[in-house]
Amino acid sequence: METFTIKDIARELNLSTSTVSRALRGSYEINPETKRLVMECAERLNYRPNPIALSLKGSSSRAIGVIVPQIANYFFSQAINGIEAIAYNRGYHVIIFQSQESYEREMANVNQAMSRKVDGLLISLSSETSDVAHLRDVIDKNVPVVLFDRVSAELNVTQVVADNFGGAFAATEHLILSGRRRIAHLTIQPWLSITQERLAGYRAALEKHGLEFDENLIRYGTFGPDEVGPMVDELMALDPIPDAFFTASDRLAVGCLKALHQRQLAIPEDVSLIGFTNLNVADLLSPSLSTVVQPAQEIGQVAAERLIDLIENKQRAKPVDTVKIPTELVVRDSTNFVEHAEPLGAARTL
Amino acid sequence: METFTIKDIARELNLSTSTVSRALRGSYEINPETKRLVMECAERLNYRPNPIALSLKGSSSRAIGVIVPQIANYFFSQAINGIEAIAYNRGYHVIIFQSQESYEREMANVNQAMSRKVDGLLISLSSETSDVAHLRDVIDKNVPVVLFDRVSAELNVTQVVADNFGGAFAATEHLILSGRRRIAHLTIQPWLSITQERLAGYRAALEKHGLEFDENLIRYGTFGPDEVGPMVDELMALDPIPDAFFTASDRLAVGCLKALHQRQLAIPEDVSLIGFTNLNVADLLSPSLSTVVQPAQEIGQVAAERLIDLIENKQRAKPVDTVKIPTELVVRDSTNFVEHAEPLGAARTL
DNA sequence: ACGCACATCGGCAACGTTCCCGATAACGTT
DNA sequence: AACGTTATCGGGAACGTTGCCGATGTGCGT
Repeated sequence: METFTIKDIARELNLSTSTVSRALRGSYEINPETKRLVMECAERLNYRPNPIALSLKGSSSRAIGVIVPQIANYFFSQAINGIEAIAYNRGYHVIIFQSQESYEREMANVNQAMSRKVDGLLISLSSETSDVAHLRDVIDKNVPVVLFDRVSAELNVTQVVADNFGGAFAATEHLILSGRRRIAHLTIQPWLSITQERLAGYRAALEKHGLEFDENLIRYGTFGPDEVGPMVDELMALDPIPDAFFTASDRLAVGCLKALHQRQLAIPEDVSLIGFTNLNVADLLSPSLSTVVQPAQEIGQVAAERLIDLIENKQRAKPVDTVKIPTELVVRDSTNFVEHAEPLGAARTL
Repeated sequence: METFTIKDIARELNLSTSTVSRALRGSYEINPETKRLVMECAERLNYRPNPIALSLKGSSSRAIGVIVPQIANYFFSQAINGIEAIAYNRGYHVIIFQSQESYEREMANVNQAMSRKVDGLLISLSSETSDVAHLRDVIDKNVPVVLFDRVSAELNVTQVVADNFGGAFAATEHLILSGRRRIAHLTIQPWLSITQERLAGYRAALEKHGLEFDENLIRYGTFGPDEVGPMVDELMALDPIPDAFFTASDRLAVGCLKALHQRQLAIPEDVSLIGFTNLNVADLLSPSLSTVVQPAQEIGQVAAERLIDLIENKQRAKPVDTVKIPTELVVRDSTNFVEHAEPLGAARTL
């Protein structure tokens, strides 16, 4: 099972490497008979073009770079799954980088991906990233880039996101319709696109139902360990206290659920809880967790498809735009609907 | 931010590329002064060696291939996380392949990894794989290979696994000590190493406590969708019926929990449930799930470390062996300990 | 018969890097 | 003074592939 090169074929058939090369890629200026011989010989030797040499030549490397903040994260691992599936079908390999939520590492990752001559870049920004100059460099070099999930409005490239506004609006409205009035929102860094969109959806739902927006009910996480407990404590010390939590990520939803359990707060009797997540065990949690489902895998697939379209068809691929993948509200026990919503402060019974 | 080559430095300093190359890698036969000039110029131009050219030259590609059955799987995504962390620290990139539990795709992945000239291969076998000739080819080519989790005794290479026997033994014994006598074992394909080891641990615990091994209580899954429900139905139709379930994977544990819920079986009153998993939400499930915890991330780290040791130090790296990472039994509500174990067949109350 | 177009193929350079070898000078040895 | 050493560097090939240009041969028109 050794590896044969174009030279071996040339030697075997007493041809030049050029001829073999052109025969292999079906050039018109090669005798059909010669072409047949070459093809057959290549088949016989199980010839496979050397992707490294092709990359060096400057053509395509048939690899795409994927940069995510964390692999061990329900959302990203499923997104990568979608990416890999599409890439495999279209003959590309996936080189994975983790930014670990660090701006420094993200820049390093971008440079490494470039020096590996990836044909395109799929990236979800780290939570530290506010300046996107490093990506602008890549785009200027004419390397296709598609952002997904954690995107940036400053870049004029295709972006693929969940319908964050719509999902947040639906979640918030659901809480309101089930009688909640003081809805806390636990989210992540405020400068991220997804944070802003979800916050906007949350505000819009409040406004629609005539509820006041209270900045005190918003808490911004920082991806640190065990940060959710203190946030919950702060919120529950408010007056009046919140009667619902809307969390913006997998990590926060799980952390919040754990923190509420530890503090002996009953869900949904004391507080409702709804997450913006991608957990496939949400219905098995205690209580089963209402969620806005993000189609992580589909986001990955769409992003990969758009990227490869750009790579293979730079001229007439679909125009740059922002693709919004719909989210879905799934109501479970953590936000049990209360038949007759009671006024704030009244005792709630179930 | 364009990319400079060794030639640019040579032209800049009126030197030959050879001299620059050797200066850069600190050859002794270069004038220290010249060396300084080259270094400084490289620094100034932000020179980065081209990994593609290095790969073509035949030296190292500083990339390792990772082949897993599925990325979107708690165990593997965490293992990959560990792998990537180590690889990054030691200056390697990770190219990921999914075999999708298919033998065909696994072989294709191996070939692709080879043609990408990875410096080493980390692989967890697909559930379809029984023949490992494709890996033997790789090993014969002197490319370092390390197996993890799903390993094969037929290959004389370093393997990194969880302590499957010990974990299964502990889980089974825990069930026995909490009064269970008819313990069903839901596991995966029987020819996989992890299946056999866990089954052996299960049997050993039964034997130690004088319980009979009953083949009827064992069910082998096939990674199909919704396969757990029928398995549970079959098991619960046995006479006498099982009073406990021990599952061998994340997927089976979650599927089993779901199936038991749907069938209105109370956990742990009707049946106990313990999983061999990597779920970090196990304590939030309903009921909280007792598990044997597999240190997925650590397995990935150790495997990556051993592989890179082999790559960089083929002669005197640690000898080939099988590294067993300890597992940990975590008891939660799904296997509540019953104070006075009652004889088989008697009514159980809680 | 001459030239010309066409068909078919080979030679060479190039991508960025390393390595083997040879070249040049300065210096010391006998 | 002739030669060998040593220090320092350049030239060229090689890794596998493609693309440009040129070479060769064949057949045709005039």
